[in-house]
Amino acid sequence: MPEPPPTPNARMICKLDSIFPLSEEERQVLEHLPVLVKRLKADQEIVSLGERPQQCCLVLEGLTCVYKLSYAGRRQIMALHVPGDMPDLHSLHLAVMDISIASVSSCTVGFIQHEDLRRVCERFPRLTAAFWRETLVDASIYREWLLNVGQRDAYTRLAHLMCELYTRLSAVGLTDERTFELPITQDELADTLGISAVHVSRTLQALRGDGLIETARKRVTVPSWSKLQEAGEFDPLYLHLQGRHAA
Amino acid sequence: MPEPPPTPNARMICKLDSIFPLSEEERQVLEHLPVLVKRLKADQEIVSLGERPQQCCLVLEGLTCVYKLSYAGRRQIMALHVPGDMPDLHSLHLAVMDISIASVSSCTVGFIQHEDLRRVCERFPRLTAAFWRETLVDASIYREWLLNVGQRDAYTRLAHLMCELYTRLSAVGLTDERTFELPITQDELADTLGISAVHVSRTLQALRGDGLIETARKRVTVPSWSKLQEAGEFDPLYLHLQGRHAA
DNA sequence: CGCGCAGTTGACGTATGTCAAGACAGGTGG
DNA sequence: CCACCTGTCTTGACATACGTCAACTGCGCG
Repeated sequence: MPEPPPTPNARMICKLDSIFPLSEEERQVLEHLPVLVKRLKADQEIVSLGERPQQCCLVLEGLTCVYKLSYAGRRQIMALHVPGDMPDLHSLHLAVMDISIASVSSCTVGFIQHEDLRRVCERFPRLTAAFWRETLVDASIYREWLLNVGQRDAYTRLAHLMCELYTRLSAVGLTDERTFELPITQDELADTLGISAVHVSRTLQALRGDGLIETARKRVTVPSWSKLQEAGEFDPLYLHLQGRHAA
Repeated sequence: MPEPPPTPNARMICKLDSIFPLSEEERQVLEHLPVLVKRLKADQEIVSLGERPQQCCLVLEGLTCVYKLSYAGRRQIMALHVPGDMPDLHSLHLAVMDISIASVSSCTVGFIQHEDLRRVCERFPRLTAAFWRETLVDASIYREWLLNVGQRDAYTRLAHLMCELYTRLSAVGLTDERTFELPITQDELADTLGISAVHVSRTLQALRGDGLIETARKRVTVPSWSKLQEAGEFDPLYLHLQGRHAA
């Protein structure tokens, strides 16, 4: 649905608006929020555990991840964020970061000051609700990932993740027919799914062998959506892509 | 810190207040929110996947869980809630339930109408922030559980859960020196940790054998907090029990 | 053209799952 | 107060999905 963004904030506004229709005034206010745009290479830290940021991050291009390390040094990626997402919106009300955020691919991100966000939320309570809702959808995704990691085998888990990414990228207009860019390594997929990189490799081969996905240099194509969806036990309900009043 | 609650809402108010100091007026308003109190036996469904509730649930006594089923019928418990928690606060902004909620032990819960909550949030924007914050802490716990289930072995995972429950119960005054009630079966622990019930049994024995916990009829005692904490790689940061301005 | 990272492959190890039988305990009825 | 009964927990034998290690391949980038 959305066009390439003319201003940095457009991505965010478009996403908010799609499920929570904004008034012209609200849209204007958001449009004029000051944003500091930054380009990043792959694997750069954006915010770190323990910090007390004064700003929120907004993904404009590329892929970012939220992660944490166990004491044994194993990394769990607990979220992947696509353009339009705000990976650390929660820092608005949680003083200290309990996670780290990094770029996965090279990407461009924007930073919006907490005080600016707070100001617009005060003036427009509906925007508070819209941002709050965004953090609730994030939480819903964490829940689904817990189900994924806790109860599904590697094959189903990977299929599920592919379905989710396809769906979320689709929602922001970043899929092309039946394919999408997935600028991520198998190592990162492993940390996301809680399995080893070797096993990711084998599992991807299994999915390819079963004709559920095709991969060619960081690009995934889905020959049959319904088959992949079934293999991944994917029900998009938890993404809450319909607004409050939709079926 | 809190005394046994004189009114149903006291638990919630006390919890909100402890990290987000409320004014007398705000406290009064919350105090007078109408609550429908219900007693439940163990294993009763409170809200179900797919529903569109018009109210939020507030745990007053006992333990409740948030869960989801995989297509294979395996259950993942993605959250446990103790008195003072509101397991489905997110339903305020997410129309349809993406999870189910059930009692774990026999317990008593309160129900507060969405419209009542929305009304107080409108009149007292600071309360909006306080409730929003609650949902953000829930999300933070989901993240930690993802790390737990995705990267830690069963032994560490269980120790971690024990640490978390001890800490959270402590925060609402429900621990007694070094012990706490844990009215949960090993089956439910298994579904929480993403391991089998048999393995929970063995892992509990290992923890007991190492002197990290003692168990006697649904009551857990922690002989050495620092040892258990180390075994569970537990850092309470993610629980955000300090307010915005604490160290 | 070659360097280096990402991906692949095979052999082998292990944490955890499954099944099924048995022990225990807490609540209920006589 | 005892006896039973059901749900919970325990135990052992065995199965398996996935991890680890290490060598090899291949592709994209300079």
